[in-house]
Parts: sequence; structure tokens; C-alpha cells
Amino acid sequence: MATTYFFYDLETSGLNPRDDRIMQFAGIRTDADFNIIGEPYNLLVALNDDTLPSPSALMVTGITPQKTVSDGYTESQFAKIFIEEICSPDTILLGYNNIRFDDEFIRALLWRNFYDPYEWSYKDNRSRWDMLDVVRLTRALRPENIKWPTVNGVAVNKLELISKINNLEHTKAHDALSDVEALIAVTKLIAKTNNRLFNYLLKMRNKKEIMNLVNVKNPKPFVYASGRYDAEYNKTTVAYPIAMADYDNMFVYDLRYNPENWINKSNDEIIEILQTPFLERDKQYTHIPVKKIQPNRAPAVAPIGVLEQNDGWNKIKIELNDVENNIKILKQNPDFIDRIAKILLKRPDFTPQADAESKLYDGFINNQDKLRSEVVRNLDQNQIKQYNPEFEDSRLKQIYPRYKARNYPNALSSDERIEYDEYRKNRLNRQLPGFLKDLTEQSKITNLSSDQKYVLEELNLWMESILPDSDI
DNA sequence: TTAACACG
Repeated sequence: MATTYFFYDLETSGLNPRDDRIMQFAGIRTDADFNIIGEPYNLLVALNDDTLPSPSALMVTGITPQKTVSDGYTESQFAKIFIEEICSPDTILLGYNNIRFDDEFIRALLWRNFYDPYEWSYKDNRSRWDMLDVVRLTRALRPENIKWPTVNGVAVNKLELISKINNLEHTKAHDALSDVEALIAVTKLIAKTNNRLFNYLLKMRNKKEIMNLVNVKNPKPFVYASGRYDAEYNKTTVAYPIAMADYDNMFVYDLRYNPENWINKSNDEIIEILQTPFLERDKQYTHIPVKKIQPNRAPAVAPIGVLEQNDGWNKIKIELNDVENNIKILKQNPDFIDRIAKILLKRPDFTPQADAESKLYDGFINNQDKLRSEVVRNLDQNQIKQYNPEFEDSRLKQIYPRYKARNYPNALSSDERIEYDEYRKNRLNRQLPGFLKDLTEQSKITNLSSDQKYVLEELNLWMESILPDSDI
């Protein structure tokens, strides 16, 4: 089958992919030339009664929980549509900041509903891409022929600002389908005006392609656009792979900066710099110019040859001499690289997720449990009453009764009902303080629109309707 | 084959 793009966007109940939920999904399929194929998708997903959404998030989207319940699909119905219709073979799924945001919500939703969280984005010649980093690198290297927005003199890459300044159709920002239409328009504009860079980055969405260009065994300087780099230089620099990080990830050094600023610092000093909280960093603070690159997240990278054309070196304000000199210093100080890598690798001690529904990254599901998951997905109301799958993975054992309660509440035994209510009570009590604080703050905003006031009223009613009686 | 968050 021919390759198609599927552009998509979500509106969610908050910012945390494992605690918050998808409330709206919109997407449009196009052919390789961005001609629309078929009808757009624009659907709501019913918020479950175990979730208090973030009021400030809903003030942006305008979607109420009640609306998703009355007009939306259940999560499992949506998962089926997503997997069976949207993720057809040979589809490139893409959005705007989707790799760090929307895709994570998709994974978490599939995980809760007994679908594989990853196959949708790699199997059957499917892949994923993200226009945000494409926009960043285009702006840095080939900005001609496109207008670029700034806010207070700072370069910003918000989708609605890019579409507006270029007179592209964008009827309503933060409406999912409207954002998708704007994204397609921006994508077409970049593909048309910068075809070579666009097609190069399209090819580079593949993890193996990235690892050919960026690797520690044969390190070469490369151009790299990332949200972590300064807006002043259009989020783009020349970086250099210095050490392996976790998995296939690598630490890369930002060659804009001379390593001599840090090589004589002790481990304790380096640790202190790395651990200084953002708010405590003063004017003197100089962050260590090392970051992790993740090849499976379609980072926007290119060989430094691209800087030879169109005045590239000047555009990102770096000189070849400095690049060569800084590489030389790095090579002369291998122990500096070792120390930085060791310190950075030691850092991520995340507190473990408490709940199985948040534990999708604790490990892959084995093939037997995948088959059991498939059986679960195909159970109907009557079958699920009797069925008790013998999952080997303890996470799936814990998720199963939730799945049952949400999708087939009438199939619950009285014990299962009690268990689900207990889970619901705990989760809601955890969410309640933050919810109330946010709700109070939002209510104090003076110039609320009537739509926003309506959202806040509905949020109050939602809270009252789902909180267990004893807590009202 | 697929993964790793919790900003800076």
C-alpha cells in the first residue's frame, strides 16, 4: 500500500500522560503530497468516573467531562478505532510535539485497554514523526520564504502563531481538528519551500538513520535542533556525541561552548551545577552543555555540511574554528567526559509508579500475555462476567478489574464493585486537593468568558457527581 | 521489536 500521513492532535484532561486522560482526538489522513484522504476524525473520549481533570487544562480546551460522557466513545471503543482504522499499514503518524506529549497519552490509553502500547507506531511499516523539531531546524537553517513569529523579541514556535503570521487557515487554536488543519498547512509550507531539508528529516525519523549519523564510536559534529537549546540561536547548535547514556541514547556536547569552562571543576561542583533547581539559578549560573539525545524520538539532526549553504554558520552563530577547537579540547580530556557521563547516568532515581496502570515502562508484555490480552479485548458483556484471565504479568492482573468496571459495569460482582469503588476513592482523594486549588484559582480570574464560566460550573458538578458521598 | 517519565 502507498504511504500515507496521519496528522493528529489530542485535547487532554491535563499534562501528565499516565494520570490524565484523552478527552478529544482529531486527525486527518493525507497522501504523500498532503492531499486529504477520506473524512477527518473528530471524536470525544468519555472521561471515566475515576478522574478529576485539571481545571486550567479544560479552560484552554473548553471541553467538559459531561460532554465527553454524553457524546464520546469509551476508552476501549476509541482504542479499537485508533488501532483498526487509523493505524493502517504504511501510515506515518505525526503531530506537533506529539512524540513528547500526545504519543505518550496514546501509549498509556492502549496500555489500560489491553492493546500493545508500541505496535501502532512501528509494525506493518508504520512510523511516527513530529513536526515541532522539523519547524525548529527549518527556522534555524532555511527560514527564507516563511514568516516566523516572535513574542517580546523571543523566537517562539507555537503552531497558532506560525499559521497566523503566514496567513494559513486556523479557525480556532486549541480545537483539535482546527489545530490538525493548521498543522497540515504548516507542513505543506515547509515541504514546498524546503523540499530537500524536509525529505532529509523525513528519512531521519528512523532510529537507525539517527544512529548512523550520531554515534559514540565514530563521533562527528552534527547540527541539532532541540527544545533544550536557546531560542536565541533558534534552538539549534552543533553537537558532538561524547558518551553512551541509557539504552540507545547518547550524551552529546554543545560545541557552542568551550569545555575549558568546566574541565577543572570537581565532581561535587559539577553535581551542584546539575542539581541547582531552575528557580535558584542566578545570572552567574552556567549550565553544563551536555544533553541526552534519544534516537527513537525523531530528533532533528543533520550533517554539518548543511551549514555550508545559505550562510548556515552565521545563522546559528557558530564558527567552524570554535567547533574544531572545542572538539580538540574534549578529545584531550577524556576523563572530563567520563566524569560527566557517570554523574548524569547516576541521576534518574524516579520514585516508582504506585499503580499498575502507570507502569507501562516497567517492562514488555510476553507473548502469552499478549494472547490473553487479545482474548480480553474480544470479550462481550456476558463473557466478561465469567472470565478470569491467568495473566503472568502482575500489572495486567491489576488492570483487568478496572477495565471490567469501566467498560462493563453491569458485569461486576458485588466484591468487584467494592474493590473498584475503593480504588476510585483513593485516586480521587489524591487528585482532589490539586483540583480544588486549581479550580479556585481559575474562578478568581476576572475577565472569564461565558464559555469559561460554564466549564467551571460543569467542573463543580462533575466533582460532586463522582466523589463518593462521604467526601462531599 | 517495542520503553523509560517526573522541565528548565
